[in-house]
Amino acid sequence: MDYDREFLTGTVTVLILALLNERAMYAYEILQEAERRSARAFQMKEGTIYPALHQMERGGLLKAEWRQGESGRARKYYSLTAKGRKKAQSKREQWEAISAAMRMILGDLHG
Amino acid sequence: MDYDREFLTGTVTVLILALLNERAMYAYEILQEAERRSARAFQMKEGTIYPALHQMERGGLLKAEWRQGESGRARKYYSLTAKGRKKAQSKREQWEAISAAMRMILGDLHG
DNA sequence: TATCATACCTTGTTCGACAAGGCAAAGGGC
DNA sequence: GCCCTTTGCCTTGTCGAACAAGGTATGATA
Repeated sequence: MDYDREFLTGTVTVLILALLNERAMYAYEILQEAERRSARAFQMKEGTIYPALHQMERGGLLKAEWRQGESGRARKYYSLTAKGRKKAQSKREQWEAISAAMRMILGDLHG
Repeated sequence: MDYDREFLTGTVTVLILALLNERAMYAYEILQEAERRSARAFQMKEGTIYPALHQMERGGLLKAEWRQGESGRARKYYSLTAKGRKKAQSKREQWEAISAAMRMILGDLHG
């Protein structure tokens, strides 16, 4: 299914926070993990995720760390700060509230 | 709860189409009905809904009709065209797909 | 009579997702 | 060895949706 771009607005930040809340990941990994878990519904673009990560880092939600794996090149791993964990919780609650409100309007006809 | 603006992006069009799919309404009525049904989660602004309605009308999704009620001033009622009904269905499906994908990422921990 | 809610509208700003590029290293095929 | 793809990092500029902040006018209410 192709999605109207407007639907993806707002999901990116929640997605990043939710994934990093589980473990540290690097940008490219986040892209792939989101795509995999959502059964390809989410296909974030690099032009979306890199600026988003930088902005969140500047905002003190994330901290970045370069790690040199045994093989392959160094990767920049992001993890949540304490502030980031709070934000993850808050964003999650917001999403769930919006989602519940939408169901009230749309009716719960299709599950 | 206050919502980050980004979360509301994309919901406006779905909301309007879903409400008008039930019956013809005028703009101000849509604002109030969405607020009422969502338990005040949605509080669309006039600067959001009027341009949205005009654009959807130009796009052939809606048709407008002035109706003079028995009391009070004339109101501009909007209703869906055939094209609008199709769009309503499509947008609804998109929303549900996104919503399902989000649950896959967030985990279904909170229902 | 004054004020509030209703009811229509517009202009300009802000901000997030994206398109379209660029750079460099690692690995596989030939 | 050489090329091409994938990985993995990044930036700049554009587009579009929601909103803030204004405007106008009518009807109801105190």
